[in-house]
Amino acid sequence: MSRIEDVAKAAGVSTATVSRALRGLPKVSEQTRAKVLAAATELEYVASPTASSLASGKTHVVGVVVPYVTRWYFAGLISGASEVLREHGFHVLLFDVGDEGPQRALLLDSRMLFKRVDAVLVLSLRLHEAERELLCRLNIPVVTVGVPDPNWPCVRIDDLGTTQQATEHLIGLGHTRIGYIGGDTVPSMDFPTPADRARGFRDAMARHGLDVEPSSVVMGDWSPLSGLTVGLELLGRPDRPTAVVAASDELALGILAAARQLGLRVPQDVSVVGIDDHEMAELYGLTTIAQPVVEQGRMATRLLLSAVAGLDTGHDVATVPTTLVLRTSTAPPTQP
Amino acid sequence: MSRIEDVAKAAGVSTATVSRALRGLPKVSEQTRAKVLAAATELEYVASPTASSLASGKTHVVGVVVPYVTRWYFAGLISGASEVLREHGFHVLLFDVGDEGPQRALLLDSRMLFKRVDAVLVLSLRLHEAERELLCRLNIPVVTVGVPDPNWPCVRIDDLGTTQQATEHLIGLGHTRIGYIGGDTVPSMDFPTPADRARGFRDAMARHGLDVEPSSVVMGDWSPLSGLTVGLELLGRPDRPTAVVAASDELALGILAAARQLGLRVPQDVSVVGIDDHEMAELYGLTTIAQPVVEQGRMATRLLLSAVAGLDTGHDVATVPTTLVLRTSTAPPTQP
DNA sequence: CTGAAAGCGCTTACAG
DNA sequence: CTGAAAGCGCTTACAG
Repeated sequence: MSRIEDVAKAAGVSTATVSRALRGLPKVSEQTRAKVLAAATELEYVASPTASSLASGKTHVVGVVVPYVTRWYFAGLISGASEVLREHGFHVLLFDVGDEGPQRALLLDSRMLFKRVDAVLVLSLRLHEAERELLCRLNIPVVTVGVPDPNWPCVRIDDLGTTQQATEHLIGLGHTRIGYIGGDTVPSMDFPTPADRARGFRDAMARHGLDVEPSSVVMGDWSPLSGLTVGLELLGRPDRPTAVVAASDELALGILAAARQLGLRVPQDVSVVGIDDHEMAELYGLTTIAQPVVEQGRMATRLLLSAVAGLDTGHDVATVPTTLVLRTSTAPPTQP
Repeated sequence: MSRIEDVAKAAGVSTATVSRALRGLPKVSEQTRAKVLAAATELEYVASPTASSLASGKTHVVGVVVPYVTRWYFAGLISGASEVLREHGFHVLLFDVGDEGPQRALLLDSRMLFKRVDAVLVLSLRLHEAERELLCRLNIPVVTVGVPDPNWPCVRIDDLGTTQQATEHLIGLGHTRIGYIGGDTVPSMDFPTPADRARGFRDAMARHGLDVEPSSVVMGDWSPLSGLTVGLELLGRPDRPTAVVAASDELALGILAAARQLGLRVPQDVSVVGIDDHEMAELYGLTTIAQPVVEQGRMATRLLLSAVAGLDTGHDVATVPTTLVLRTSTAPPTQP
């Protein structure tokens, strides 16, 4: 492949001029620019990204760090981020690091990111303290999604609000015995989403003077199958609740399956409401609190690119709104 | 951050020796290596990836090109590929290019990949002729998944075999009026999966002397929602089939939803079999032909890395086996 | 086993 | 508006 010097010779100018002309920098005469473009096209010249990165210090690559690519939420975030990055001529270096605790320490180490990316997008990942320090010392823009961090801006939804809204929807329909299926078997301080959603449920119940029976709050691991398991447990009891709030649609779909297995009709025998508006929610008529996942990926990326461009983006938390989507899985209780 | 020269000075050796020692190259005395390692650790030295790429011509980055990250199948492939690449010290540059026809031409252009990656993984993407040429001219290893290409090795399943196997399962149960829901509204020669799967169904029917009524073969777009739509159409008729083969589990889940809406019991009134073994298949008791998606991502990546290492991997198509997973969505027809 | 030096292919002040 | 030259930070024959 041809190098910048070949183009310079062909156009009869210096390599500096070729560099300026091809990047659209000002202070190049139209005539010269045309000559250079013609030569570059003729020679099928493409600048070597490694060489220009070394010289300029810019890679035009953004690191995108996720715990899983296979979960609906993360795939949506990646999709939104990738779209905006591509529009702006940036590339995506994907780090699918897993969510394992200590053993991940080595995965996100300095050699992975150092000098390799211009900025980092951290998608709903509970960072270890060492990782947080590392990211700080990289001294490049960082934006997080889902999990606020004092060091950087964050885009997220109001987790507390989602389950509040879901719970109040059920209360508004007349339910009083309401169960909750959460998404974390091992509550941890550094990943607030599960705790926040659980608290949203309890807050709403308390505000309306309703009791929460300890046995009607159960925990899964966010997957549909665990929703089935804990759903069977919760709905299999004689004193089962008349309605259930699930911390995610994937859990809620598991609960719908559990209801079906137990011969319970939805919504006549039990109402179910989820969080997310997953692709499958519409299929199963699941009432849910919709969150704009792809759009959160886009927003975070726009913020990140502003920071790359030198703008001060602060450390604010941007909270995007969620909306109640009414379908057929919720209705007033039949025996009030 | 410190440069190689700082380490060289601190260790009292040349930069060439630092480079060799740190990369574990032979012909460095243990004593020297120890000195260098100590100095590097002390200075927290990390080699600049751009500088070493420019000097060596190797980036240790692999381009992973997909049409979508949000579909189950692609997320699984990415996950498997990413895992193997990380184990071998390679990075993932993700290209989420979309599946739009002509307008994608510009997306996968030479500047995206040229000198940026050591190899490319093409995940179930119908390449345009221009893209194919471009990839060839890059002169780096390429492996495809799902769609065979004469230029490169491919990892895939036997698409024909999946629907054959699914159809023969239904025939074995005694069904004779069997419908088919395919995954492509616009059949195209360059993406053989939809056509192969449809043919597998027809072949199996023909082999057993069974008729395929034209009206019992309908097409969706792979999504669960389109499965619902065409499922309502297919199962809503008085002469509906007693069993349905779906080209994917996502379509099959839509059909299950259609059956439910129509008040049909599964499997008593209609049997349904899918392809994939999607996460949700187990939840809904869907009988299916399982394909190992993550493993296909891993296999293709191992093949790619062999080629990067200089081994001749040929242009073979590796076909990985699929297996029938029996659940509760299929049974003998009630009125034979 | 080790070092001096060229080279990878750009970009960027600096000078004009 | 344009060019000569230094520099980005490594790796790699080559020589010893």
